[in-house]
Amino acid sequence: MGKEVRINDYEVSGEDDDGRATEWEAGLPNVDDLPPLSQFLISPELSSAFNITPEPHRSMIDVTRASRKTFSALRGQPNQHLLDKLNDFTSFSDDRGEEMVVEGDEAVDLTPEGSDSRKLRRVDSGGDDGGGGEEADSALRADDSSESARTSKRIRLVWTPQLHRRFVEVVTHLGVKNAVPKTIMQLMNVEGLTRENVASHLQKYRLYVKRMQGISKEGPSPFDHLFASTPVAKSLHDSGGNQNWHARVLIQMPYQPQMVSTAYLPPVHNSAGLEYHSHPYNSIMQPKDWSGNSFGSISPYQHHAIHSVIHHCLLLE
DNA sequence: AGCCGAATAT
DNA sequence: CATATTCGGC
Repeated sequence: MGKEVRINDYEVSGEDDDGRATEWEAGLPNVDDLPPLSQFLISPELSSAFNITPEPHRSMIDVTRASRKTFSALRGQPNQHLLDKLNDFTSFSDDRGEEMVVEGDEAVDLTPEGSDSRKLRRVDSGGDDGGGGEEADSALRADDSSESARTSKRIRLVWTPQLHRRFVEVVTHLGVKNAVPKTIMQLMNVEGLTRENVASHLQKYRLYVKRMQGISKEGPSPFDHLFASTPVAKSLHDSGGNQNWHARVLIQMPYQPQMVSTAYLPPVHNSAGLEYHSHPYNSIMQPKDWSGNSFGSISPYQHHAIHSVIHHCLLLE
């Protein structure tokens, strides 16, 4: 598996993303919420039973070192100014020359794309109000002159947990009767999000809700809580829509599923956390939460390393 | 025409 | 499987 990751096209030069970085930072888990480094994913008994080599012990030093490598790799060409800034934050030892993101047995591929990988972000100039009228950044649009824009199909949208949360918020706010794709799309106010995107997601979401209605009586699946905390169930009956939805959405999930996915990558220059994958099926078999994001099959070490990298990225803003 | 939702396609 | 696209109805 080639694990090269670069985000050159993201331009880690953060000039004009007011609020975007912090918005993302808010979505990041606290370091304390990450599984402890000492924690193993599988018990010693299991690993020996199945001939699985247990992960070597790692320290925070390892994390920092891997993080630094990753970070410089992500940046592509080193920028001395930023590097200094970074070095101010953490004292790194100097060694380089690896392309692996997180060195180790099963490196984490942050860009599932593969060889011709280019993570595409679609940005439309669609009018929006909230958040202070930022114009579409020309650097953001993929190389589409109006010609190829028609030719190339729209890129597959990935419903990140952030996006999904936003979706649920809005749907809940609207109530069942008013929750139609167009309205949802408008209220979500996510740049580049189309009505079709929402319609498709809404269809799946309704199916989920329906399916959940039936099962909720008996033994609660261990995955129930992933939804249970969302206000959905409550608003199913109130047809009028929820007046104090702010108060309601403030009630956060008591349990933050530990997941690591592209969702944790800083959406530099990507206003609302929209992410698109260039090809459809890139999933490794992993446990997933409802919005399809993998979680749980990454080692604590990788968790920490990724977290550290993101933190560094955010620091540069 | 434009939107919605179910069915179907990728 | 997740998301996109199609299609009939309104």
